[in-house]
Order: sequence, then structure tokens, then C-alpha cells
Amino acid sequence: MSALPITIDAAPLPRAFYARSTLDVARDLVGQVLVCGERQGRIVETEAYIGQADRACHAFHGRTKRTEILFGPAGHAYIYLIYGMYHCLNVVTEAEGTPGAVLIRAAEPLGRGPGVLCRELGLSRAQNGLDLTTASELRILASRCSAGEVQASPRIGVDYAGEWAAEPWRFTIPDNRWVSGPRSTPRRRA
DNA sequence: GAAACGATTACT
DNA sequence: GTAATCGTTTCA
Repeated sequence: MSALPITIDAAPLPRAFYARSTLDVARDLVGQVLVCGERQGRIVETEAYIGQADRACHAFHGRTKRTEILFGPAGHAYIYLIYGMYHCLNVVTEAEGTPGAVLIRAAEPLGRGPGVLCRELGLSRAQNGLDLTTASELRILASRCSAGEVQASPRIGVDYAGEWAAEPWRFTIPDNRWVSGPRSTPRRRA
């Protein structure tokens, strides 16, 4: 694991960072620093949910009251309740009018898993829609910490999405202890 | 209106 | 393997 010193920008990542291809944003968010109040952590695991064609994306069923924010301007938080118990934090991507978001699954030391991350940050739907490029409560700072290679793998928990479940749209820092789900180097059996 | 279904987690 | 738990979506 990297013990390199982390240099963190004071200003939040600009909207232009988020108003790009969702895959690019998901990959580039790994290694950046998520700040929520007094807590902060380096993002080590993300997933891309891309547009209305992606069956695993909430925008797959079109523009509804819940998914409205996915169609809005990039750089805003999309926080929803999952399984009636946990919340998941996403960042809206793409140009306004084009739906897309990056699920922030884990950050160190805020892991593991998207539900635990929101619980530890005290995030709920009350914070849904926050502007991450300006809000002081919740923001993401650029970090020049060397994260090493970012590894791509299939998204977790979307087996229902058919062919879309196989797309390697999950991005992780390999071998990081805070990453949830399958490890990049699974324990081998003797 | 009723019912099924999760972008999860913790426990048996 | 499965329970917990509720908003969103779908179907009648």
C-alpha cells in the first residue's frame, strides 16, 4: 500500500472534471480525497453507471422524480436509499441532459462498501443534490498522491443487468484493504 | 391500490 | 445462505 506523502488541493475539483465521460470520471476519481465535514479519505473504489442504455443505471427507466438529478448538471451528489437500510453516494457526470453517475464505493479509512461509507460520513437523502464543487460540507479534492495503477473489474451487485453486468466499469486501487468485494489478488487455495 | 425488487450488510 | 427494511417502480 502506498505510504507516499499526499498533496491535496485546497479547492474542490471543478465542475469541468465531472462534466466528462462517466468512465473517465470514475477512473480519475480513484486516488482523490473525499471530504465530509471533519472526515476525509482517499477514494479507493468507484463504479460507473452510464446513461439510459445501461440496464444497471437508475436512469435506465428514464427520467423520473428520483433520477431527475442524474440528468442535471455534473458535480452534484446523488444519494439514494438502497435495500431500505443503506445509502449510496454518487457523483453526477456528463453534460446536462445526459444521465450518468459514479458510485463512490469506498475510501480509506471509510470503507468498506458504499453503505458503510455513507453511514460513517453521516450521509443520507438529506444531502441529496449537494453541489460537490462548492459545498463546504461535502466536496472532493484533487490529490497528487501516487495511486499506482487503477484496476478495472465488473461492477458489484448488478447481476440482474444481463450483458451490462459484465462490463468492467468498477475501478479500484489493487490490493487496498478498504476495497470491498473481490480482491484483485484473491487468496489462492493450496 | 398492491406487490415486487433492489448499485448492501451483518449474522447463522 | 438469508434476514432486515422501505422507497421506487410496475402491474392490475
